[in-house]
Amino acid sequence: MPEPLSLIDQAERQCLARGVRFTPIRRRVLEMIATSHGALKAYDLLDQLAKEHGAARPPTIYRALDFLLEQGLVHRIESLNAYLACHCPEHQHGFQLLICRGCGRVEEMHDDDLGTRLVASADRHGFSIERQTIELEGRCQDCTSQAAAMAENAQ
Amino acid sequence: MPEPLSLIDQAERQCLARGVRFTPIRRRVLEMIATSHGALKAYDLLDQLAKEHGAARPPTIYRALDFLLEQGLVHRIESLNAYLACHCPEHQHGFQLLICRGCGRVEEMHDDDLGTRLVASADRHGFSIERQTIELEGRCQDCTSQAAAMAENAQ
DNA sequence: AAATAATATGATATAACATAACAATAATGA
DNA sequence: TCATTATTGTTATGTTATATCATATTATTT
Ligand SMILES: [Zn+2]
Ligand SMILES: [Zn+2]
Ligand SMILES: [Zn+2]
Ligand SMILES: [Zn+2]
Repeated sequence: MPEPLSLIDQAERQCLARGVRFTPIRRRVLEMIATSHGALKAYDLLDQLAKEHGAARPPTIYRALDFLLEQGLVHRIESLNAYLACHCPEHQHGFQLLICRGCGRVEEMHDDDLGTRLVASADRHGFSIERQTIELEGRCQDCTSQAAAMAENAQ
Repeated sequence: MPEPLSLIDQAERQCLARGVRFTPIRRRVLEMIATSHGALKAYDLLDQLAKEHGAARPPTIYRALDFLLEQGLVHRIESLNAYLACHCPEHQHGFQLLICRGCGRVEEMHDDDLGTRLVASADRHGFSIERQTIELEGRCQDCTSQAAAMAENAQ
């Protein structure tokens, strides 16, 4: 799976272009989030990082996360207090997160039409929207079919 | 403003109908959330409650909140770790929250079409959605016009 | 009514998540 | 080089939420 590597390279290029510093700690934290299959929590990241870097403390992780969030390289999942690498940070985007209850997988969805509608709908209520948090919890295809198979066997 | 009172009466009737107990603590916590203008945090509720009820501790509040959330009488705002009274708990609903950065006001919106579209969109990604968290942060009408007036005066 | 079971609350402790504040170090620019 | 800025180290603390077991209240059964 070459994707995590290219994601880091992309992040590096992006930071260079913006004149911000992609330091070893920031790089390493992004790598950890990117190579994990689901979302990661701050203190899990801390535990991992501390193994390689004894000086790591909560501020170490939260500063790295703040940086990565600001640069759009990582998204925060509010309903899980967890963090997910963005796989298309190069364009600004509104996004929706699909969270599986079964396996913990989190997928990033981009339905721009949806975002537009939300903004329009809020506008009718007098609100001008600057940030959207959209998190949809349910079951992914695998977990849905697995549940169906279990039900069948139980008969 | 007679609304908070009727909201409590409505909650009482609903609990009676469902055979669940609307105890004094639960009632009081709902009252506090309902009469507050914006959203309230758990530990603010705790401070308030402790003034009238010395035995109140974190579990006291979190148990009451869990109950009220289960009954749909209160909504949790994930992006603020705060709680908001529902003004139409009688019908099951998906909802969207509009959060003002200026004044902290939170409004509940019900765009059912939006909810339907979200579900359809997620379905195309193989996800079946059971819960939606939609929180839109921006500025309410008052705060937007206030900001505009300030800018005008600054010239 | 008394016994039993189910719910709810009290009480203590601790887990999980996040930031404040200041010192030390490293990178950058004049 | 020297000053400036950005980053990291370090300690402490603030904030949000849950686990656990004891006690009390309410509902149900006998
Ligand atoms: Zn993204
Ligand atoms: Zn799944
Ligand atoms: Zn509601
Ligand atoms: Zn406002």
